[in-house]
Amino acid sequence: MSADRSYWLVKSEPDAFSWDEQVINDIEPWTGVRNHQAKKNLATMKQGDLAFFYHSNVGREIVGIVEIAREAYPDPTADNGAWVCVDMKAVAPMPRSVTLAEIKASPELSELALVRQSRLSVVPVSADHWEILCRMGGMDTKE
DNA sequence: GCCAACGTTGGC
DNA sequence: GCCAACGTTGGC
Repeated sequence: MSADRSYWLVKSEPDAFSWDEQVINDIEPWTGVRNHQAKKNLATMKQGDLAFFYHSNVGREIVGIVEIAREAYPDPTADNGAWVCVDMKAVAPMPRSVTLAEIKASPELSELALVRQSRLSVVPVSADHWEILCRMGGMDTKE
């Protein structure tokens, strides 16, 4: 893990946009965020940052890892240019998906923003938590 | 500026 | 389908 990289978690309802679609499209604009806190997180993302791809509602699990391919720019799906999106590139699927139930059962992940602010669709993940979650998913964090 | 009403998200 | 959390809206 490089020291100057930030980590995130983004949520998508698989009915709307799934990991499989992300893989097929390879690079996909992450649009439709209409929450100020989430927007702030999007705007903070740097090219090369990594994010967990989480399926909300259906599945409720981390299924893959994406990389920020393009930093924040005006969301074309917003009518007034007030919102931003980034481009996400598929990196790798999780060898084992990490479920919300597992995350909630882990005391060391109790501070995770995913747990604490369950309604926020774009949340930061600390480097420590990133490594724990990668390990839970059977992912080699050395890359 | 306060707060009730209402809408949305997302877990259960 | 229900409900908790939380954001937004609008009356006052």
